[in-house]
Amino acid sequence: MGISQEISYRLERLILDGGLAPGQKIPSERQLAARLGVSRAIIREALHELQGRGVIQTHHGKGSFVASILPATEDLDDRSPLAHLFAGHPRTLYDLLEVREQLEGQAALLAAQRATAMDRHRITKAFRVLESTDPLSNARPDHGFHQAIVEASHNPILVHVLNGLKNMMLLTVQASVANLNPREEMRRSIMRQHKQIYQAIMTGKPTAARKAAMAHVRFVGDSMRTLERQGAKVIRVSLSADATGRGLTPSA
Amino acid sequence: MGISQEISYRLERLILDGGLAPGQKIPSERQLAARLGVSRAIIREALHELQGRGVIQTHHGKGSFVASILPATEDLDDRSPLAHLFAGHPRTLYDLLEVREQLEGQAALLAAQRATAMDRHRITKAFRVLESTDPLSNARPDHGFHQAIVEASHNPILVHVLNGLKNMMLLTVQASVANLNPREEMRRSIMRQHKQIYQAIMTGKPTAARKAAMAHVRFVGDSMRTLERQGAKVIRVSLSADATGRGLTPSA
DNA sequence: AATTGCCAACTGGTCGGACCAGTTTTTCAG
DNA sequence: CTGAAAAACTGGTCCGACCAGTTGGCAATT
Repeated sequence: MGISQEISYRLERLILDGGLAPGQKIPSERQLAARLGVSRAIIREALHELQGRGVIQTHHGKGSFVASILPATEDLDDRSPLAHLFAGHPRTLYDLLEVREQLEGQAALLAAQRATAMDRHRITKAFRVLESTDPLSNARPDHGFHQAIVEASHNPILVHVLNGLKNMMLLTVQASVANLNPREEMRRSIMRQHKQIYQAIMTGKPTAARKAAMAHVRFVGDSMRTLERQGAKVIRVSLSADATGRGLTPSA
Repeated sequence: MGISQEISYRLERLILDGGLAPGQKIPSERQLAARLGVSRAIIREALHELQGRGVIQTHHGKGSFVASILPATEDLDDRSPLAHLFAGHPRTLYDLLEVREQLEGQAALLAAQRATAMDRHRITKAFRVLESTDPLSNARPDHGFHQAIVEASHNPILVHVLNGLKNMMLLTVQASVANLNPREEMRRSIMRQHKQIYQAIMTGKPTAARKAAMAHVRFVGDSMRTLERQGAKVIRVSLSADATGRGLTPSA
C-alpha cells in the first residue's frame, strides 16, 4: 500500500466519519501536503483517486469539496465500476442494448420452439407478476420475465452469457423503467410488446417471438435515445438504489 | 475539463473499446507520457482516477493492468465446468453456434457501419493471413479474422462478450476447420463466405455483412450437423491442444 | 552443461520546486 | 467611499531527480 493510497484512505475516513460534511471545502493541496508531511504530488494523486470514486469534486482556483451525493446508502456496489461506466459513457448503455437485441431475440425464438410445459408455466407466472406490479417499480419483475424466457431457450451458452450481463441488464431495465414507464403512452407500448412476446412464445411462433423481442429491445433503446436527444433529463440509475428499493447485489 | 481528466477518459475509452482486454498490461507511465505528449505526473493522476473507479490495478515494479471491469462472463477456459459440459455434450457446440450466429452477425453489421481506416487495415491483414494459410491449420487465422471484425464493431459489450466466449469459439472454429476444410468443396464454400463477409464490410454494406456473417456461422453448424448425421467420424477437438500445435493460451 | 547469483534495465512511488491559470482578497489611487 | 489594480490565494502542469520493487540476461561457479 503506497502513501497516496493511505492518504486517500485517511481523507475518505475523515469525510465519512463526519469530520467533513457534504459540500464542505477541504483544505488546499499545499496545506494538506504540509500537514501530512508529504509532497503535493501525493496529495493530488490521492485526491484524484477520491475524485474517481466520486467522493470529492475539485474546481480550478476554488478548491476541492466533499461531493454532496455521498454513498448515503453505503452500498458497496455504488463504487462499482459499472455505475461509472454508465454514468461516464452513456453510449455503453446503447452498446448493451445492441447486444441485448440480438441475444433476447434469439432467446425468444428458441423459447417459442423449445419451451416445455414447465417453462411455459414459469414464463406465465413471471408475466402475471409483471402485469400486476406497479409500473414504476417493476424493474425486477421486468427482468424476471426476460430471464424466464432466456432459460426456456434451453441454450446453456445463451443463459450463461446473459447471466454474465445480468447486472448491466438490470441497469438498462431500470433505466427504461424509470424513464419510459412514467410516460403513459410508452408504458402501454411496452406492456403491449411484452404481451406480444409472451403470446408468440406460448403459441409457439418462433419468428414472431424473435421479431417481437427484438422490436421490444429496439423500442426501448430508440425511446431513450429520443428522450435524451430531446434534452429531457434522463434519470441516471444508480446501482445502490433502484425502484424496487433493493440494491443490486452481485450475481452469484 | 483538465488534461488529466481527458487522459483518463481516453484511456477508459481505449479499454472499453477492446483495445485493451481485462488483465492486459497497459503501457508504462513513461511511455504513455511520451506518447500522449504530457508529463508523467498527469499520467499518474489519470491512472489514480481510473484506479479509484476500479478500472485498473497497478503493481509496484510491474505495471498497471486492466481490471475485469465487466461482471465476468467468465472466460470459459479449460478448468471451467462449462468446458466439460461442452466436451460431454456435442450439442453445446451447436448452442454456441446459435449464439455466435447472432453476435457475429451483429458485429459484422456494426463493423460495416463503423470501421475506421485502422480497423479496415487490421481486417484486411487478418483476411490476407487467412487466405494464405494452410487450410488445415488455420484455426487461429480464422478466429483472428472474426475477432478483427468484432473489434471493428466498436461495441465494448460485444467485444467483451465474444472475448469471454473466446476459448469456446476457438473450439468451434477448430472443429469446423478440422472437419470441414479437408473436404474440398466445403473449404471453398467457407473461403467464399469469408470473402463475402470481408467485402461487405470493406464496402460498407451493413445488412449484407450481417447476412453473410450469419449465413457463414449457420453454414458451419449445418455442415457439421450433416456430417455427424452421416456417421462420419467427427474430429473431436480438445481444449488443450489445437491444430496449430499451440495450446489455447490467451493471445498476446 | 547446468545452476547459481548478481547486476543492469525496466517498472511504479515520491519528492521539490518552478511556472501557468483561475479566484478571492487586499490595497490604494481617484 | 468606490472601483480597479495588485497581491495572495486556489488548483493545473511540467521537469528532473531519486527511491524501491521486478525481471531478465550474463557471468562466475559448480
